[in-house]
Amino acid sequence: MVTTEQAAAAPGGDPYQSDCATRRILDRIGDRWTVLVIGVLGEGDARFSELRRRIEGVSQKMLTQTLRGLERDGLVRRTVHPQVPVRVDYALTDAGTTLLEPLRALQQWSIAHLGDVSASQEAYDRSK
Amino acid sequence: MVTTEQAAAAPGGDPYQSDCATRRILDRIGDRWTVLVIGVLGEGDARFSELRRRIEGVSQKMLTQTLRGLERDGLVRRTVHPQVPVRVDYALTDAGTTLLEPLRALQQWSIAHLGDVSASQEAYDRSK
DNA sequence: CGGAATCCATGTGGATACTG
DNA sequence: CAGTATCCACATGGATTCCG
Repeated sequence: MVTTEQAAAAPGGDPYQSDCATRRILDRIGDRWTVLVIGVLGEGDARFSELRRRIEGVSQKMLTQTLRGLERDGLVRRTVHPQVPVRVDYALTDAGTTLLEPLRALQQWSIAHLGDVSASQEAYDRSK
Repeated sequence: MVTTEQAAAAPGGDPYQSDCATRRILDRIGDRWTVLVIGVLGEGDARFSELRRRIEGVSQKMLTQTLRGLERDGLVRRTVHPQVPVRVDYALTDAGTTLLEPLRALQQWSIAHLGDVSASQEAYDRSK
């Protein structure tokens, strides 16, 4: 396995080397929740509990973990309002916002092709 | 702005319900290898061993599993040439090809923002 | 060559309980 | 409200072996 240090050769070049840009980002957004969180925040800032309510099935632990990751990546900004009880707002940063577009493209593809994919799956399974 | 409105049951509509289109596709392409396989095949048909060589780090098991999934989804076509030894070619279907574009958009984003993301990560970790 | 099958280590993530 | 901290079940995926 290659260390994170020496991405020297091809900064974003060959997408098939284990430490390429694509792979690193994929590892970040490829999980179950990240894309969904970004999607919700793309509609506007939201509090922790709002996110949890809107993203069906996410556990508190995973939501926290996902948000921390996004914050670390500089894609989401976390703002604590020192009230009682505490209020925390999450918002996309500029960088996070730029991710919205390619993500929406993927979403559009999903909606457009889900039918075909499902049909293909059924056909495949029947032929087995 | 945040909608408190409860979105009506929309099959591909609300991306945050557990069985929406986005989520289903994400479950498919969200894994470690699917996107990379599609990427390679986007450059042209390839044999099993070619794919394995070009995608650094993929195991035989995972490559097979990934290809089976893509075939089942109708995104990849598998062609067996009855020679000795056997020769198997993989190619993107039309549907698979249409996925290439949104995927490339994501890849472009990755390349463009990896630097920022890495910097943000380091800053975040230092501040901890 | 292109797999299938098995075994097993590890990571992911859910449930639960507790806290500031 | 917005977390943190554990414990643990299960899925992911690597290594290995065998086969047409």
